[in-house]
Amino acid sequence: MKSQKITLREPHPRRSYEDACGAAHALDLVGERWALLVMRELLLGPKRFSDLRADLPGISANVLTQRLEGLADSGILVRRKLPPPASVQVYELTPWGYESEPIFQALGRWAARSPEHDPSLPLSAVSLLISFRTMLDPQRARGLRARIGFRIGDESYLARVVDGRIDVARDELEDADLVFAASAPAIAAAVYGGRPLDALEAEGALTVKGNRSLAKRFVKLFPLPPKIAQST
Amino acid sequence: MKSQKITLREPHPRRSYEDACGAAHALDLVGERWALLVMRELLLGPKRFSDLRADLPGISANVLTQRLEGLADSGILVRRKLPPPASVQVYELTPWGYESEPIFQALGRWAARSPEHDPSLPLSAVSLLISFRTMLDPQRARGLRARIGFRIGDESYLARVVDGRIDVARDELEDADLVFAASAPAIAAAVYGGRPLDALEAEGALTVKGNRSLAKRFVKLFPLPPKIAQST
DNA sequence: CGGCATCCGGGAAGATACTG
DNA sequence: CAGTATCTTCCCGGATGCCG
Repeated sequence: MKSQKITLREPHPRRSYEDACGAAHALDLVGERWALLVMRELLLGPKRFSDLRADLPGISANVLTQRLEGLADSGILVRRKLPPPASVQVYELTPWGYESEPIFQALGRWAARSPEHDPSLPLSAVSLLISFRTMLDPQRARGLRARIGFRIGDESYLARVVDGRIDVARDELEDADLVFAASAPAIAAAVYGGRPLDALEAEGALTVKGNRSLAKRFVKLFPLPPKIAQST
Repeated sequence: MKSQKITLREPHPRRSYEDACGAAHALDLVGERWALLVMRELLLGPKRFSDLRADLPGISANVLTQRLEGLADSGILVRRKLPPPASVQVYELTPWGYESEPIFQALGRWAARSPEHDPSLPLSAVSLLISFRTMLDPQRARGLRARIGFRIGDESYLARVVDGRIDVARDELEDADLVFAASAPAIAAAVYGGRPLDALEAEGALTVKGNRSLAKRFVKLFPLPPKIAQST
C-alpha cells in the first residue's frame, strides 16, 4: 500500500474582516486585487477567459483563474457554456453581479477628482461605455434623442440617449444615427481629453460615420468633475 | 572614508493598474487591504491612531501606519495636531476624502444582499451611524421630524431625521427627543436584526431614554434589501 | 502611552513555461 | 484556447523594541 498524498481541496477559509458593516463584507467578497476589474469587464455581457486576459493587461492567468473561481463561489458570476455550434466557455455576471454597477460609478466619480488620475492611460471598451452611463450630464442631454454606435476592435456597442438618460449595450449598429469607429482611448481623448474630432480623424485615430454635428454634441455630454485643490 | 550605506527612502512606486478607468484609479488609491475601512472610521470626524486600532479589530499597527501614510500622500486624509491643551495627533479626512461616502453606500447596499452577510458580527459605531444614512427608507420616514441620540462607549452621536432624510454627526445630546445607550451591535440587533427593544432592555444590552414610541418607530425605518435567490 | 521602525513567517500576486 | 505548474517577489500580519 503506497502512501498516497491526498490533495483534498480544502477550500481555504477566505480571509475576512469579520465586520458586520456592509461595506466590509463587500470587501470580503470583491476586495482582492483584480476582482472588481474582472467584474467591470463583464458588465456589458459575458466574455471568454482570453477576452478577459486581453482586456485586463497585467493580470496573470493564474490570478484570473482564482478570481473567477472566487467570484463564482460567491454567486457573483457563473461559468457557462454557450450552446452549439459555439460551444465555448464564457463567464457571465449573475443578476446580483450586474447590480454592482453603482459601485463602479461611485468609485469612478470619486477618483476622477484625484490629481493623479490620468485619462490618457489604456482603457477597455467596457470601461469607456460604462463611464458614459456614469458621467452623462442630464442637463446637457436634455431634449436629445439619438442612437449612437461604437465600433471598437471587432465589437460594436450601441448607446441610446433619451432625454437626459443614456443606455448602453453590446448590440448591432443597423439604425444608429452616428457611428464612431476607433480604439477606446481615442474615443476617450475626444470625450474626456477635449481633443477635437477633426484632429483625431486627421491622424487616423478615429472615424465618424453619419450625423456629424450630433457627434460634436455627443462628445460634450460628459463633463469631468473638477480636480481637487492641491495644497502642494 | 567609510563606505556608507544610504537607505534613501525610495518611495516605492506604488503598484498601479495602469488603467484610465476611474474605478481602476480609485483602486490604485484605496484598493489595498484596510484602506477603505480606515477611511470609513474617519467619516464622522477625526480620530487618533489608537482609536483607529481599537475600532478596526484585526489591523496591525504597522499596516495602519502604512495606510495612513499612503492615504495622506494621496490627499485623502491629513495628519493634524489638535490645539493645546489637547495637543494630540489626529487623522482627519480632507474634503475630498469625505466625498468618498457614496462608495461605502454603494458597497454596503450591494453586499447587504449577499447570502453570506452576517449582521451579527462586530460593528463599529461609525459603521452603524453611516448605515443609517445609507439604509433610511424615505417612505417610512415621511413626515417624521426628530432628534435621536446615541451613546456608544463614551462617544455620543446625534441623528436628525427631517421628512425623509437623515443627517448624522458626532455631537452632544442635549435636546434629543430620545437617546439610545448601548453598544453598536446591540443597536444593530434592534434595527437590522429585528430584536424587540424590550428584549434588549431586559437583558441589559440597551437602554432607551425619552420618547419610547419614537424609538419603536425609529428602529423600523431601515429595511434591509431582500437576499438574493440561492440556486444551491 | 502613542507612534513608528525592524525583523520574520506565511500567503497572495506576478512572471514564465508548460499541457490537454 | 483555456487554463495548470512552478518559481520568485512582494504584501500582510504578528512580535519586538525604540523613542518622544
